[in-house]
Amino acid sequence: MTAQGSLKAIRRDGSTYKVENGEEALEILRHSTSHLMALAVTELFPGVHLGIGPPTSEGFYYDFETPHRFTTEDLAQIERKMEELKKQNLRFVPSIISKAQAVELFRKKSERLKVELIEERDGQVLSCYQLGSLIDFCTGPHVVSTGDMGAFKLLSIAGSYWKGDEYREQLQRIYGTAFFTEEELDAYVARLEEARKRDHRRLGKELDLFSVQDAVAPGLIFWHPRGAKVRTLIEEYLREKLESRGYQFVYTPHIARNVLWRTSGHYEYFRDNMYTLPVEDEEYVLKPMNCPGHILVYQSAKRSYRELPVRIAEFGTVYRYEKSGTLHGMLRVRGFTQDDAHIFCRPDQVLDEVIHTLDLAEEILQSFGFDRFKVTLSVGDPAQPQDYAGQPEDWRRAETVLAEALQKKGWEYNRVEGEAAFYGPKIDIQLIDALGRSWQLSTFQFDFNLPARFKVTYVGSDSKEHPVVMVHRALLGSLERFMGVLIEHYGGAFPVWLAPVQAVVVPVSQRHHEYAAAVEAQLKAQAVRVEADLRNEKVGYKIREAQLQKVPFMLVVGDREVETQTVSVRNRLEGDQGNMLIMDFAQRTRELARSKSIKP
RNA sequence: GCUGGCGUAGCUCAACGGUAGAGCAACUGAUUUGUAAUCAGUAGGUUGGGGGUUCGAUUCCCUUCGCCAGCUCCA
Repeated sequence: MTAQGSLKAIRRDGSTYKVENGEEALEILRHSTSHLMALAVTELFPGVHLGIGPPTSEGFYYDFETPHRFTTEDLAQIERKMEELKKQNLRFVPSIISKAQAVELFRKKSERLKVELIEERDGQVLSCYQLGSLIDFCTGPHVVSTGDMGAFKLLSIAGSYWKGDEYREQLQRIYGTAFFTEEELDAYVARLEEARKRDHRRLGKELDLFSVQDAVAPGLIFWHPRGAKVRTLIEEYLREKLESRGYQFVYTPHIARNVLWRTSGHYEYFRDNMYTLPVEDEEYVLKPMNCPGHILVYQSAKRSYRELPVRIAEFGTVYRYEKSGTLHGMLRVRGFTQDDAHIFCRPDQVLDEVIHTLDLAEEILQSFGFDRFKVTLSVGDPAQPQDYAGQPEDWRRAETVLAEALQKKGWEYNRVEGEAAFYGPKIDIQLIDALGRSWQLSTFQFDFNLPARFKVTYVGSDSKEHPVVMVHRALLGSLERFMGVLIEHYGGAFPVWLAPVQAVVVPVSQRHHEYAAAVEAQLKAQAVRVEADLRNEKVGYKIREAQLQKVPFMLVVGDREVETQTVSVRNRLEGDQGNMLIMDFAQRTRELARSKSIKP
């Protein structure tokens, strides 16, 4: 969403200027609204102390320190107060002050968190903005007057740690959002509502796709028959694609002696996330990753330079302990299946492998209806070389390869320092869904750690052993998370090729049941996923149910259809499509599935 | 894990500390239906678990498990 709009802003030196860039103007508007909220809160709840109150991509928040617990009733009251203050056309009054003055000022006001912030600042010249009775330590810029503000709404209350540090005090955060106009605010609220309706947890229940049995298995997914069907279709598609691209599928055990995980380093660095179990007098580990297993498969024989690259793939189910508060439907779980693969290759093959993988990721994500991506190249922090495994020159070479591959693909990307894994630089692809939200799924990562620890090599043409280059890649990430994203992207209305049920046969009355069953049998024989609805209900009832279940086609059969050996096709989007021969419908459906058409 | 909110029938939700209800779903019967809900009846609950206060607890308190909104974390 690109913001349109402009406003007049006031800098901390008191000069004013016109902000034409919509994004920038919106950010100033929201930042100013957060100050207005802070003013309202301090007036309504004397004794509240201030944390910070920045704008965010969706709105703004302000953190407060107070023994009072904010409630939703308080939000309404604060909102009313904000409206009242806004009407008073209060001006934002900036002032430049010295660090010493600032410390003095906020110490007097007992704003100890502000004092802490100020004392950390390097510069000696700081600034404040005064709005009504509220003086805030702030660089600005702000709108000139509260009268210039737009539409706003307070959204939620949450705890937050001071400076995001879980060992520091916990504050209360109030979230809100602001826009230039009421219409934009309404559209945003409508979008929140749409996202709520598409929530995969809700749709998962309504469409009977999966469940989480909270009482016995928090954070673990039970795939119901329909969800499992979708998953099977995804897996079959991927398997076929990968095998045709030279990947070899394996299965590796879910548990292994902890020595494997000591060798890999996970026991040392990933221990907090691992489940362990005693077996006789030893300890076994439930695998949190597939890499060591794939390395063992690779190392089961001496590998010649001639057979590289070796691409080992697995729909590998891993388990990781995640803190209870982080679990979220299918998107954040404790057990999940990665569409994982490890590529073992020679240094001269890496570039082709990266390009090959990016091509594959692009093709596969597009098949699922995602055509907008953001790409990130994450590299190490050059100031902290000790945090990373491998040699600096390995890192430089790897980055060059990744950047070259991206260039050859013609993709724009963000280079982010310090975001790499400790074991190697990586490319991440975030996809953007139907509601404009981004999800990080595909990843392509160099690994300088495991090959060294396991001494993974190949025999070169010189008949000597050489270290292998290992890359880890996942295209969908995990099937659980991908399924969750897919459900929300389609709002539960899967395209024909993924729909667990592609068509429902709806007989008009009981005397058409026999024909309906015959239609079902014929279509099944043609590989159409079809169910005949033979319940004692009226046509409208069954149509409604099939619509709500988001089945792509409903096939109504009565006297006319029996007579002509046809079905009356109803499309979930466009309604009644008229009659069609059974075989024609089968062929059309198969074609829609084969082409992975997004409609209907 | 932390802060706050929440946990009642398969689902969505009611019930001033005083006999736990409704709609949908399920089941039974009637109806034989032409493109988004046919009618009637029946059954369904240790109110997440455990403990406490009380004559009496879905309601108040403690504890535990889980969920939700965030925070933190997420190779």
